[in-house]
Amino acid sequence: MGRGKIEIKRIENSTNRQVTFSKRRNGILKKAREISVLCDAEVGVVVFSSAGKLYDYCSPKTTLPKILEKYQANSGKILWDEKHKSLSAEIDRIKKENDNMQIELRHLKGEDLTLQPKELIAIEEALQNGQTKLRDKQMEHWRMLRRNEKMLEEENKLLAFRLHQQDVALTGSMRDLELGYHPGRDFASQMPITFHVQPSHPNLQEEK
Amino acid sequence: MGRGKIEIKRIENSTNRQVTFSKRRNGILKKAREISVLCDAEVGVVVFSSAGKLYDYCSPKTTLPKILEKYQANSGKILWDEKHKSLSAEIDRIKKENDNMQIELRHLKGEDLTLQPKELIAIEEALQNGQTKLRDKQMEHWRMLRRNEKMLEEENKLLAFRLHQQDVALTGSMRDLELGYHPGRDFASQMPITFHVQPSHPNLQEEK
DNA sequence: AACTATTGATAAAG
DNA sequence: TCTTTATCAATAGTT
Repeated sequence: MGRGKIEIKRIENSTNRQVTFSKRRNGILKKAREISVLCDAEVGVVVFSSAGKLYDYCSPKTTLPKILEKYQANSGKILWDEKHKSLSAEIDRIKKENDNMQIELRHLKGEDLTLQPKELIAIEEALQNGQTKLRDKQMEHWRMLRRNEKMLEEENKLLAFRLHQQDVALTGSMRDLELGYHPGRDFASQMPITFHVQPSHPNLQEEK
Repeated sequence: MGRGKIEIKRIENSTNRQVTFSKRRNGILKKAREISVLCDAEVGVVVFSSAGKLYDYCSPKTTLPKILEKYQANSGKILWDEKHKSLSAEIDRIKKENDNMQIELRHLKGEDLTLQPKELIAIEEALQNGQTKLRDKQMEHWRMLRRNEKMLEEENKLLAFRLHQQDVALTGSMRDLELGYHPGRDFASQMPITFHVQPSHPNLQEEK
């Protein structure tokens, strides 16, 4: 199909080869488009020129990934070696890590029936250790609570004392008032309690 | 290129469509082969008929996976989205599982500094639980060991006793021999010890 | 499938 | 590269 027949073998003339490539590439992509429309076929074409430039075609209503997935399912060949392998390897690695932790957890929970005496001792130590640390933490909490309790108690005492004082003062005033006795008011003793109380226990911070 | 021009649109007649597919498919694959030879190009073609049958071509000296890898590198498109995604999702899932276990382990080991009192109590219970179960297991082991010990002791006593008996018998025989006294040999008392001892403590099975 | 008239693709030239 | 054009190749419709 041209001014002369040509043998199907590598075109040695570089310019010529490039021209032919360009023409035939267009031809193939057009044919691909046509068959996909005419015959309702899924078509994927990938072409690299000898210079490494990429051209491709994919029939409408699909994508190269889909076509290639179908290709893989159909041919049994595996196309995605590298990425695929590395991901699979990571999955294996994490799963192993997972299993190990699961075993350790079962050990600590005393759920493994296949343990040896030596292992039991090691695990018991780990448990003891954890418990010690936990108790330390609980003790710390407890101490804080006690500290706050004491502070509250003392504040309580102080408040009670002041209340009593005020009560006494008021009663005195009342009596004085009843008896018509007014020796100059003691304002301080009549102030509302709130003004006497200091901002208290700033350390009391119980987490929610 | 045929007895008449045709529109490029889906061929409704099924038989016709199938025939055309067959012809044009051959055409494309031939063109692909030709361009790869003539122009030294890498070509990959994948075609699925509407019936789902697969046809493909790949230029010599390469493979579809290689071409597709090159395609991906060149186009930046990711061809293996689906598989890729599902693998990535699984990795995420397992990693989450992993993290949870790691947290639980840290809790049990008393290494988490951010715990609340209520949580501490729950963990302490879990530890106590594990410890109880461990102790049960250790106790069981210990009992078994004690049992075996006792059996060994008794066996020991028996052996010592028999040895003594034999010793006495032998000494007697010797003296008899020295004194020229031979009242008929007691063969049983001269048998090697092994024949007297029963197959013992079949329950003693210490794991390796 | 095979045939063949016709269109389509393209090699070589401009 | 793009266009032209002579020629060959592909294929639509038919058998």
